[in-house]
Amino acid sequence: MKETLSSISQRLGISTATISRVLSGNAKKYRISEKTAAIVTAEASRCHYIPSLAAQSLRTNKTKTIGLLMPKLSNPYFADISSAIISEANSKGYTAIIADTMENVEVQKDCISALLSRKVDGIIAAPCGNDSKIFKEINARIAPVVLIDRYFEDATISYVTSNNYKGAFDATSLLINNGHKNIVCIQGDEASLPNKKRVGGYLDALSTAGLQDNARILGNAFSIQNGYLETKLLLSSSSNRPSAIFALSYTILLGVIKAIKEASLVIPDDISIISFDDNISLDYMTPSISRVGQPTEEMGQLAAKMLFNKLNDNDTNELVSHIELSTELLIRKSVIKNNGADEDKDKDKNEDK
Amino acid sequence: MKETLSSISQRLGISTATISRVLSGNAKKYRISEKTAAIVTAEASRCHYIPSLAAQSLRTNKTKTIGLLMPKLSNPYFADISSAIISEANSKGYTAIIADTMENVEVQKDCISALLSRKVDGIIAAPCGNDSKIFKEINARIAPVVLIDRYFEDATISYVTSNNYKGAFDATSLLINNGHKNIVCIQGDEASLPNKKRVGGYLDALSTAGLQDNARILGNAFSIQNGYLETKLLLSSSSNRPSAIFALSYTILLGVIKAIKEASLVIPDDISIISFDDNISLDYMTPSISRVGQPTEEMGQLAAKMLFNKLNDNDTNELVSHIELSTELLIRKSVIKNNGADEDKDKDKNEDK
DNA sequence: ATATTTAGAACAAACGTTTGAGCAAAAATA
DNA sequence: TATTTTTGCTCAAACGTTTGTTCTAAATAT
Repeated sequence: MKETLSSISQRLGISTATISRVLSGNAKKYRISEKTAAIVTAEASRCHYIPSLAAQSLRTNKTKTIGLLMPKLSNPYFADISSAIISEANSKGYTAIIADTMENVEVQKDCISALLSRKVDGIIAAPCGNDSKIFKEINARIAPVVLIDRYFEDATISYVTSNNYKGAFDATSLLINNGHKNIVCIQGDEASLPNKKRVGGYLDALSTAGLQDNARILGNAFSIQNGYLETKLLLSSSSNRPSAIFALSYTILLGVIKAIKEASLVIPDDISIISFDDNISLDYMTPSISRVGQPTEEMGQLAAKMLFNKLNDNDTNELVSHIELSTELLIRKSVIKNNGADEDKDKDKNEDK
Repeated sequence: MKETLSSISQRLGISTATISRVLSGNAKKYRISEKTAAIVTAEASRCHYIPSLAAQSLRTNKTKTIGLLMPKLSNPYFADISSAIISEANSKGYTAIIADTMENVEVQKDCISALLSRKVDGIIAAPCGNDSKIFKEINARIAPVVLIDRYFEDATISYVTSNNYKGAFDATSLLINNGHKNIVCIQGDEASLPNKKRVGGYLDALSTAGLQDNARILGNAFSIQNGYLETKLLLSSSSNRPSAIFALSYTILLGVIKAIKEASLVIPDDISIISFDDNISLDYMTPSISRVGQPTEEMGQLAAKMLFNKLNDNDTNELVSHIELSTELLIRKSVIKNNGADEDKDKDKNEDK
């Protein structure tokens, strides 16, 4: 029933060594005659031989498996990325095992142990927390690591991310070009690098327009809750209501929308909104939400390709690449011209001083 | 550097057999003295021994791995289910490898081969297509299979699904109780069992209210496109415009919303809407969308538990269980009382005849 | 004709576990 | 005391590959 090298070997009268070499494509390298090779391949496919991965792994110390460390698979952003990575891996004969850290550093540790005990050949991770040590350690001594979305600034680990800075710059600029001067930014996890970059883009866009004094950055988590509470708070003080809000993630945006609705304000008439992250549902909201889209599919594919490069090129194994993919500004209906509220702005400005 | 049974064996002067038995928790079963057991466990944890999964698999023919066959990981519904399964698996010491069939029967075949060549201990699948043969075959002769969401009606393979019939019945009843008599149902893949059940619930709810003659079932795919086109078509003929639409999935719903917006109609004033599938974004639409939620997390957990039961209980290995979990009617703002359009209804009815 | 190279393949040793069988010493029984 | 049972462990064979070494026959060179 179960075909192995030796079952074929017996039937054919050819040694397992020869069969193994033929089947792994090393026929000429070991000068196996074309005739023998042909016989072997024919028989192998005839009896549907499937090599035992366990035996191969045991012998070669390679598992043809990559580990995927994701913070939250139920987050569509990471689901999309994962999906792309998995496809790319499968097409290269690798399989991916996913670990969901649930944005918890402790869980992340367990997940890493699990992946390592599985002897994965490499890891693609969107790390949570700021401790780069484990990842550097793994990358240097155990298995190559590629970071995705989130990364560490010291240049030892490869990563692929999107141009968070420019994305945020563009989004803010869109608001500014529509006459908005009082733009609040609701951020996510302050410690995460993508968040820092986005905040940087927001600030620089304001500065470029001479509006640096108007910068207001609120919040501290990539969650609906955070978006909701900060907006609620923001709108409760009638003194300095912004004309536009920039939500730094899809989840934050949802919270913002909820709070705005509860305040009986209308987007975009009363307040303009723009967000980071693309999500199909944003096109179906009323109004549809302008946003900065990240190329999740490309990011996933690229991360996988980078990892496979590392796995194959033993010579250039110390190549570290840092790639930033462009974001895309998706203009919908949630941003409109700021209609003559400039007086308010100036008044606000004066009040600030 | 790398610890193995024999490295420990040498250091301790205890045979690998004994160490193996202690570490796999079979100490008493093989009458290993408590003293020896203590020494072994202490040393194992001291040197951070990690068993080689490859060697274990090779020897035992078990991989401690389950395969997850999903139609589309980028669909939040399946992402949620997958997430739950993965967590449950990890907590039991298993890892999951995901294969994304992209709703394509051919791809599904390849994915199955891939999973089998990985020698997964079991498979949890949301199959696409209607061919139950492969799954029965696998379940009977290779590895236990548990189906999730989609299933086959002949009783040989275990499955867990939600009560699609009752969910649809409830949703339709909500519309009826709000005075709606002209309710259109836009369905997904006609061949899929969940879809059939939902349609059944819709029809029976109408019948119960004596409205069976008003039944209208349109469409044929779980896609935005399908929801959009069918609604577009539906609204273009002004003659028999429904007062409510029941979308049989989240994707269909998005299409419906788009078409309604383009027709300059307002939900729920002009038309009431209800949908199958829960998705957080539905709470943030204007208006928020009433819907039938499925307990994705429970479904995933349960499927995993069912599979592990099969993997462990060798005696009752022929236990097949079919579980239906309750759906939840989430009432929001997209359904309102049908205000006196009864004349229209009756008129429509007459026109129909 | 002898010595050397080459082609083509087989041998056998790992890789790290698990597990049935076996064996000596200690304990219990007769 | 002699026999049986129990206790506590070791032996060694598998599991299915890969791969360095070796071997034989044929081909080439001297």
